Amino acid sequence: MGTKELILEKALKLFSEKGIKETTVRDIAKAVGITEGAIYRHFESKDQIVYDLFGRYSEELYEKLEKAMEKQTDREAKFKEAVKIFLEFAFRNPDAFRFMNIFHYLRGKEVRKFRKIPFQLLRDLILELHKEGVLRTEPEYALATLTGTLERVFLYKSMGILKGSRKEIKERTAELLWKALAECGS
Amino acid sequence: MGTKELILEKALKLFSEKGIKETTVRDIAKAVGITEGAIYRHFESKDQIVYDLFGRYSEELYEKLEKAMEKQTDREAKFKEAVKIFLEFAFRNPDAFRFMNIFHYLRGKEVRKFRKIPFQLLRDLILELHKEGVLRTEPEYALATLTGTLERVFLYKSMGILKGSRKEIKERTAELLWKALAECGS
Amino acid sequence: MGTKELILEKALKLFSEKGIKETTVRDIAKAVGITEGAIYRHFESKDQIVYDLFGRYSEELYEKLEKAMEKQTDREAKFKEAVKIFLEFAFRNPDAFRFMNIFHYLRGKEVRKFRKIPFQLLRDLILELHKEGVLRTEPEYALATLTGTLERVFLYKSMGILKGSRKEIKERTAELLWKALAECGS
Amino acid sequence: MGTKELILEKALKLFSEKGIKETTVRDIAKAVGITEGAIYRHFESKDQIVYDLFGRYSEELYEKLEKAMEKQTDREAKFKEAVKIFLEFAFRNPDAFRFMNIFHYLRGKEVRKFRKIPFQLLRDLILELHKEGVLRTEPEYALATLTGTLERVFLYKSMGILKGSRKEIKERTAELLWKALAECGS
DNA sequence: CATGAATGAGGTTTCATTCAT
DNA sequence: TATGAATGAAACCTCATTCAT
Repeated sequence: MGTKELILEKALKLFSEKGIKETTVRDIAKAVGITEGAIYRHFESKDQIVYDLFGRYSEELYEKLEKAMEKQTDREAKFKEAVKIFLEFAFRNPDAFRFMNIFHYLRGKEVRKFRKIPFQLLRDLILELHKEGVLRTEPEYALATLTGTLERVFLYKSMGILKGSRKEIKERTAELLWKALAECGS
Repeated sequence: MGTKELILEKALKLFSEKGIKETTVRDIAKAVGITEGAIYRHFESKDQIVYDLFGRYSEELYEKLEKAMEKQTDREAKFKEAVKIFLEFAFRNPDAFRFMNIFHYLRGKEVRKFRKIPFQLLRDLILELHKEGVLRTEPEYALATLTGTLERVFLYKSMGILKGSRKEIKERTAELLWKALAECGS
Repeated sequence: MGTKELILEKALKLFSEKGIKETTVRDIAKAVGITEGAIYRHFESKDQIVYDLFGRYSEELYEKLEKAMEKQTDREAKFKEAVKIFLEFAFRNPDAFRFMNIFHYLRGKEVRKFRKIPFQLLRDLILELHKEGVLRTEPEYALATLTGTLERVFLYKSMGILKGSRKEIKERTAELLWKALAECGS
Repeated sequence: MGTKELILEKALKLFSEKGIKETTVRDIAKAVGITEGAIYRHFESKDQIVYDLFGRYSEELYEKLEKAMEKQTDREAKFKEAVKIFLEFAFRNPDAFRFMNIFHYLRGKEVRKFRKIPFQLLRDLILELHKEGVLRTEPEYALATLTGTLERVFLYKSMGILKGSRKEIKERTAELLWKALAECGS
């Protein structure tokens, strides 16, 4: 792996563990095994690393969700597939997922600078399902339940509160959310 | 209001807007209208302000939840009351609620130092309802949906995504979660 | 005891234990049982406390030495009496003695502002004895041995290295120094 | 000379002239010709500079004394050599010697953290000579006279009170102390 | 006389960034 | 590309002193 990739990888891990401001350029350099100055051969600034990471993983999740949803024609399958893809990404890239949440939390306003925000896709999905009458819960509430539950499922899994294989968790969560929002909606 | 209370108030606002590390003691002092040194007559350190705030609001929400739940004997009423009290607190103290989330996110390990963590009460409630057979969804998933939805409902309300009066939102959320977790559980 | 005296007493203790710069006005106020501001009712500044203390104890020792030496006509008795008075003062006022040494060490140049420096008397004594042929050691060396030994005897006594009653120590030290400098001098 | 050595050298000078607390990191940086921040690339903290200096010079004097004393078999020569080595060190490293005294005075409790304290060697020497009957003065008093005189001889020399070449002073002091403690002891 | 909040200067330390090598 | 010393701004904190009460 190139040094640049290594920097991104180590920075991501540190950002997700300690926070962005709490991670110094020196921390990153030490984790990579180079010195501080060398970081600046690859990135203009610390913030550039942050932006690169956020943009890269946002886009990756966005495209995975987009691709997966395109394949499905059935509404239920589409919804459940979105949930699974989302959790699959979080389980596979826990540091990235945590980092993205931190970025959203503390620097939410800067999110606008990016295109391909996964949240947009989930919102569109919910709106679409609602328009088609499949999802009778108001879309704003549905969105809150969907995104909130997804984030917490990831969190509780990484904290060891939620047991079970990834597959089981993904399927159970998809099932639960579908029931809650579509079948049970009022 | 005393200077100490003013410091806590302004610090809370800044922490919730910019993050903890991102807020300097000077920022707080300026917001209060005093100099940095004066802060230290009231608090030993910046961290002490953070701890005071987290402890204070954790406890407040904890006790409100506890008191409200004690009053209810009916399972459904108890659950819904918990949801409403929780959201009521978040709506009334948006800075505190945001701040508590930030603290949990970035300094989760330090949460152990505190007693009276609202999360504990919600977990106990879920476990109790589950034991009594009211809540057929597995408790870990139910907890994820409950806490995740609550946080997002607050977030979307403060972002303007969720419209409606506080009362409407609280009741709708309570209804929705009860349906999702109790009536609809599988 | 008046507040002013109490301030001097507590300040002396703290200065001798921790050093002058290392002792804060707040430390002193706390030890006295008043607040910082009150100190300034009695002293213009922290430095004024330092000066008062140095002046006061310098003068006290100076006058004790002077008075005692005036009484003696015999050379040997005069020398030994000086040693004993000196040690007696140090044993009775260990904080003052330590403080004076610290002041000499770190702010030696300011000593010139004071009259009645005990060191002057010891030097005069040595010079006088030397002029009279009693003390054949060169006066500069004799002075070094005299003052150095006195300081160390005090130090080792307060550290518990030197055992024995004050009386024994005073007499033994006087004897030893007289032998070393007068009888044994070369 | 490397920056690290330069920092140690300038810090030593300032510490010995003004005291440790009285010397700021900025003072040191200015003396070296760099900025404050640069100090911290070489030392973790100001205190680390203090410890490095004390450890370094303690050890140096310790080892010089040890080596010199090992060579001598004759009791008198051994004692006198110790005196001379000690003064030689003080004359050659006046800043270090003053600094070590200040450290002992104000932070004596921290001395325990160091091994190879020259004082230990002098104490052992005195005890040994006493056990062998060469030194009839009680060892505690002998130690007081020895260490006190050495310190004062250095002090008076640097103040210009004691005239003469280093060699003369060293020999005279060794002679004087030997007479006082060994030949003259009672 | 005393309080204690506040000031303001200055202390130690941190850190993103630059730059000569 | 990389090093690592250095900068400079700014962070947190301390403390002698002042002042309204």
